[in-house]
Amino acid sequence: MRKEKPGAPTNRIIATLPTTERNDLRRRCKLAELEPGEVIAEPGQQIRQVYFPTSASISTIAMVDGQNSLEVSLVGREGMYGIPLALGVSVSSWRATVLCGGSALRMSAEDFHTMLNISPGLRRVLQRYTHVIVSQIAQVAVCACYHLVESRLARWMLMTHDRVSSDTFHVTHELLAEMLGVRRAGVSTAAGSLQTREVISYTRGKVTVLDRKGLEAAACDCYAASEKVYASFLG
Amino acid sequence: MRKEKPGAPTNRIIATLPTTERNDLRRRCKLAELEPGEVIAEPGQQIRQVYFPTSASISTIAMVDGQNSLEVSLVGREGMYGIPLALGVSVSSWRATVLCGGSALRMSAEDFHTMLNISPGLRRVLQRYTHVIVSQIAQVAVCACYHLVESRLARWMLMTHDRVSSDTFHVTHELLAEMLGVRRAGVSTAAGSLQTREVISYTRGKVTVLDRKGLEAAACDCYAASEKVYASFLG
DNA sequence: GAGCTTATGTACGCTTTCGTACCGACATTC
DNA sequence: GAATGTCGGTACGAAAGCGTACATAAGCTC
Repeated sequence: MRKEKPGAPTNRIIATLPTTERNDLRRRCKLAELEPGEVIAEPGQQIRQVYFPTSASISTIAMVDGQNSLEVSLVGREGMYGIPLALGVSVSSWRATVLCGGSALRMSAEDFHTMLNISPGLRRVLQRYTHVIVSQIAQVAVCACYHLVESRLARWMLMTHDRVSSDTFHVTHELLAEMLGVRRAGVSTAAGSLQTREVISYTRGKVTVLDRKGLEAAACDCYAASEKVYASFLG
Repeated sequence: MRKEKPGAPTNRIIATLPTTERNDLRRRCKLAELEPGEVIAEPGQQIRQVYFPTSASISTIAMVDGQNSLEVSLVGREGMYGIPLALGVSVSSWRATVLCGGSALRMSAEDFHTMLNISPGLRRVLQRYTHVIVSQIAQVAVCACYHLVESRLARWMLMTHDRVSSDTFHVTHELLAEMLGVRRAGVSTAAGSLQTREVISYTRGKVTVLDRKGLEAAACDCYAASEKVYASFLG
C-alpha cells in the first residue's frame, strides 16, 4: 500500500475509527485510481469490493423499466460504497459508476467482513451511515416528486461540490438527465438558466461553480435537509 | 401478555427467530390494538416503542416543505416499525401513522436494545429487513418519478392488500393523495378508472379489491420488483 | 484543416398533473 | 327528518415536463 502524504485527502468514515481499528482497516485496503465512467457494480451482480473514496465520487443509480434510471445516492469521501455487504446482502440492487475520477481505498468483500467482525467502531459508524443513506434516498423520492428540474439540478451540483473538493468537475447533460430522471433537453434548459444568472458556467461537460450562495438559493430545501441529516449523525 | 390462539396472525420477522430468541422477544412485548389514524411517531421525535404488526399496518410518511408529504414505506406483518433504533439512531425522520387498524406486538426501545444484544437472529433478520426497506424506498423514488398516478395507486392497493389479509380495507382519497404525493382529485380520477373497470369498488373510504389480477395488470412493475426483493431476502 | 463525434441550445405539439373550485351523495347527530 | 360535516366525482385553465427533432459548436483524429 502506498503511503499517503500528510494532509492528503482522507475518507471520513475511516477517519472516525480509533487508531488501532483504522490501521487494521488501512492494512487491508489498496489505493485505487478510479476513472470517470468506470462501472463498479451492476444490478443483480455480486459486490466483490467495497470503496472508501478519498477524492473520487461514486453514483449509485436505480434502473427502471429497462430504459429509465434515477440516482439514489451519491458517495464521496464522506461515505462508502458497499453498504449491502454490511447488511448481510452480497448482491447490488443498483448500478454504481464512478462519476468524478480520483482515488479511493478499496477492500475485498472478504476483508470487509473480517473488519466488521473485529471492529466495533466500524460496525457502529456504518450503522449510522446506513441511516444517513436511507434518509437521503427518501429525500431523493420527495425531491423527484415535488421539485422543479432546476432546483433539483442545483441540489445535485451542491452535493457534488461538497463531495469533490473543487469548484470544477465533469459531467454531461446526458448523464445528469439519467441521474435526475428527466430529459437531456430538460437539463440543458435548467443549466442554461443557472448559467444566465452566472451561478455556474458550463462547457462541454465541464461545470464550474461560480456562485455557491446563488446555487444554494436556487436549490430546494432538500439540500439543506440532507446536509443536516449528515451533520447530525456523522458530523 | 395475552396468549395468541393457534393459527392467529403472526409477525413474519418474529416468526423467523429461533425458538429461544422468539420467546425472549415475546416475553418483552405487549399486544396492542392500534386504531386507524393513530400517530406512532413524528419527525424529530424520539422513538420510544417498536412495533411488530400482526394484523395492523403502519405507514411512514416523509413531510416536505411544511405542507406536502410522501409515503416512504409501508409496514405490515411482514416487517417492523423502529429500524432507526437498530441503526443506533433514536429519533424518527418521518411521521408514522396507523393505516389499517389491528393488532401489533409492541416493545419499549430499552427492551429492543436488550434484545439486539442477546439475539443474533434478530440482528441478522433486521439487517436484511433494513436492506429490503432501503430497496423499497428507492422503488418509491423511481415510481414517483416515472409512473402515472393510476399505476401508482394500483401498486399501493396491491401492497396493502398483501399486508392486511382482507379484500376490504379503509382509506380515503385524501389520505391516499398524501401518501402518493398527488392531488386528492388525481386520486379520485385514478380510482374512478379502476372502479369503471371493476377492479376495485370504492365507497366512502372503504375499498374492496374485486379483481386481484386486474389490479396487478394496472400496476407498474414496481410492485413486482418490490415483492421480488422481499422474497429474495426475507422469503 | 477536413471530417467525424460529442455536447449543447432550442423548438414544437402533446400528455399529465396541478391548483382550485363546485356539487351531489352519504353518514352522523340532534 | 333536518342540519352538518365528510367524501368523492368532475371541471377548468395553467404549468411543467415529455418525446422528438434539428442546428450549432466544440473537441478529436487523421
